[in-house]
Amino acid sequence: MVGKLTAKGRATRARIVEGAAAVLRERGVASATLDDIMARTRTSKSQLFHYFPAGKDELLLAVARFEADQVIEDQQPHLGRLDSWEAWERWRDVVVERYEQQGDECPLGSLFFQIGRSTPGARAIVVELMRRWQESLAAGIRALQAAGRLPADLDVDARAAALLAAIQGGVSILLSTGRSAHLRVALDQGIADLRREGDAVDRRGG
Amino acid sequence: MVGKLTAKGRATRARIVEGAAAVLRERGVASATLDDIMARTRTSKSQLFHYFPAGKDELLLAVARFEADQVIEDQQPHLGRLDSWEAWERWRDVVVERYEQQGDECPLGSLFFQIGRSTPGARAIVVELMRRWQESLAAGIRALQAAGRLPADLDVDARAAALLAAIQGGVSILLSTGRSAHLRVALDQGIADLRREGDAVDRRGG
DNA sequence: CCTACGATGGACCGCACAGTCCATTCCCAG
DNA sequence: CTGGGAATGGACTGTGCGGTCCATCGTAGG
Repeated sequence: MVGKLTAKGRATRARIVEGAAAVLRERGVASATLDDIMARTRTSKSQLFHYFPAGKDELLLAVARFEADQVIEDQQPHLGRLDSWEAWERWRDVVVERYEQQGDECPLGSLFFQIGRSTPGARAIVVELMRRWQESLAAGIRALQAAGRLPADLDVDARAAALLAAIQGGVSILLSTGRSAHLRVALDQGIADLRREGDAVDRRGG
Repeated sequence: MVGKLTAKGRATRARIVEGAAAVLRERGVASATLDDIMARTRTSKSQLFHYFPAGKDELLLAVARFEADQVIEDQQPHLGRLDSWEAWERWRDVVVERYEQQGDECPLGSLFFQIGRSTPGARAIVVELMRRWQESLAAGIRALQAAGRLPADLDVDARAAALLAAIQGGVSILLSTGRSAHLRVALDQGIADLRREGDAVDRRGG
């Protein structure tokens, strides 16, 4: 479809995706129209269909990819460097702050519900996001193991999975109720559990 | 609006809500139309607007209420009687099974995104559901305290909140990926944490 | 057995919005 | 500088679908 894109074309395409993402956040996926996106991005119908020949769904998919990347990016550099308890705490703060600021908007969730399980690409994006996210958490736990702050026989994947679930649940409740208390509690408790394992190491190791 | 409903009328209204719920689950909220609901429930346009004068939004709201009640109901009688570790385990199994069976459908989540934050009633339904859910968990924890299986100084609300977040996160990931592993891990770990607190009591209490 | 009102049927309307088409302009390669 | 494809503008179309309206039927209550 888009094999030939000049520099200008690439810029326009990017402008459309980013503008569409903004519109979807503001208006909500359900009520955002192509006209809204055109107005926001100063483009015409033909441009939209030029860069996304398959129409709205293809555009939404591109926005979903954009938002998924954003999720990971917004947690950097902390998420990629969880090699001390201080780093974990900083990361926690970033996550809480990011989602408190985002408030009750969930662009990715909305997009997922809109595009639906029908499209194969949609699920792949979320699955990949979850995989990357959990893998980063697992890497952080392993880093602590390597530093001797956590026991070597810890079930890393289970811990990472539970942490990811804690975050998702907290965010989910934040979206529903507007209160971030659950996100904080869930994250705090998850990290506290980890530290407790570390304390065991400290006691054993002297 | 609906002050006067004969027995027949009430039956029809209920049939519409239940049928609409089924259609929304199958087709997805985004692509389900009033015509679909009419076909499924063997009703006419005028009936839909007779029982839901404000139109589709009002109907969706009614379905949301229905689904929210369903969520709690599906966990009974276990959720209302979490007074032993065995009861907690049984409840866990019911939750996992229920959501595994539901698969990647999330009627309530979809409805929430569709109706949106604009409507005040929508959020209230979810907030109330979360409140009831967490309160039941808290009651279960208090029952264990009363039975001497958990320490009296446990932060009941924080535990209940974290458990609720664990469930929500697990379900959320199940919806996204189709895998229930996170839900299982999160629930198991949450309950295991609780039991660990109980073990402390046992050691102290003899 | 009426009669008033609720329950039902279904034709009809209007519009919002995705998607099409062609004309025009821009810009790089040769 | 020139030809051609990419980029853009914008009018136009088709229709799906929510919502309105009125006519008819069923029935509970007197």
